[in-house]
Amino acid sequence: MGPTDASASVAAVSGSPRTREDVVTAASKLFASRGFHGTSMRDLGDELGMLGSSLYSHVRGKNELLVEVIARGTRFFNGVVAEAEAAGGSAKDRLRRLVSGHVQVVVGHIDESRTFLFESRFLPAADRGRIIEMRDDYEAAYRQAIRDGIDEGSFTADIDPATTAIFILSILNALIRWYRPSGDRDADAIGAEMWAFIENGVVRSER
Amino acid sequence: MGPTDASASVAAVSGSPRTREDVVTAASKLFASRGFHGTSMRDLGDELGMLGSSLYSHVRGKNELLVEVIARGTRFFNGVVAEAEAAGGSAKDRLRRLVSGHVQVVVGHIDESRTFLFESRFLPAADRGRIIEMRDDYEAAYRQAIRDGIDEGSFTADIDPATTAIFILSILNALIRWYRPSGDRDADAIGAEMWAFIENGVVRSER
DNA sequence: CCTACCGATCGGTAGG
DNA sequence: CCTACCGATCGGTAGG
Repeated sequence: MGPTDASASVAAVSGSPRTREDVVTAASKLFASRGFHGTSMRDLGDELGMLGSSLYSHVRGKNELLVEVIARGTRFFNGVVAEAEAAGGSAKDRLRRLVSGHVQVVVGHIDESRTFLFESRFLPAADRGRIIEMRDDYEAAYRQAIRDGIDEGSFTADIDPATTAIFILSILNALIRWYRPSGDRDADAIGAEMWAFIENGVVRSER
Repeated sequence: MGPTDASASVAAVSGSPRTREDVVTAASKLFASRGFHGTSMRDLGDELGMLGSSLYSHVRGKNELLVEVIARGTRFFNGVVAEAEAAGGSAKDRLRRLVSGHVQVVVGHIDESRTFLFESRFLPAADRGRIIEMRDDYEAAYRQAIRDGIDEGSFTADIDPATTAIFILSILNALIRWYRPSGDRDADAIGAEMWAFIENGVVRSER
């Protein structure tokens, strides 16, 4: 066992010092795969080629790392809403942009997305409120797009915007469970399949 | 602090001895709310009004409890598939039964459902394969119902059964995230809303 | 980023 | 189901 040990991570054999960013990235990877409570500071140190105790020169504690990883996730998802709203166009276009943007975030930042969705409940009480609020806002963007779509006549009036938003986000959030980078479909293809289902369901009697 | 402490669980003040069943039920509750790695044997003992070490007269270890809780979950979900297939009728009816049955399991057994979906990845390696296989079979029942529905002409031919099965199960599985027993909709109402969305999506141009 | 620790808590056992 | 433990591991700190 030593610096050339084959089981060591790539980071462990590279000589350059780690940054706070590196630590957060490694944390997002381990929190995503083993869970927050299933990851020890020593595990995290191993991943970075250092001791668990050395991490405390980069971060104040384990909880801070969880907050940081999840904050990253929220920034990505908030960015999608901002872009979709800035793009203008019809409510239908906006909803389609929300969907494809969400897929792109998950595909591009799978570890942060997984941690955000699976580990937020372990956030320190002081930070949990902020995250829940953000998630509510995110859902509200979907509700609004659906409401506007009904007003514009492109969506049927006999759906409930709140419930429909939950269903659409259910499909989107589940992507963190089944997405595999080795799969044959890219983000655009996945987004298109989701959109077809969201628009028409399984019956698709006509368009 | 003592046997009349208001913070103690009801179980703690009842004098009758606990059964293995009681232990598994308490485990499903704590695993669901705090996660497997976030629950200690002492936490579990508190919940049942006994010491953590006393649990070992009921179960061999913490892992065994996780296996047991998840096995319960699989029995419930497998039961839905068996009933839907036994009921006969059209593929559309079968799929509708799968959906409403799944909702009923989640609403009726929320802790087992949550543990099954969130904590299965922490199963001992020896049991994980069995559970993954079961989940594949479950998904296969959906795929088959969709395929049959296309053959029977009630579902459009331009959907992919595998992908559509994932989308439908995404909506169903997300229920463990947003369902609250205090909500105003019962299992039937939730199942009906889901079914409407699955059938027609947001456009619902005609029926 | 390491050395050398700390008190607390973990899953679990022996013996009753 | 309790008493009385065990070794291992946890998050974290002081000092360099």
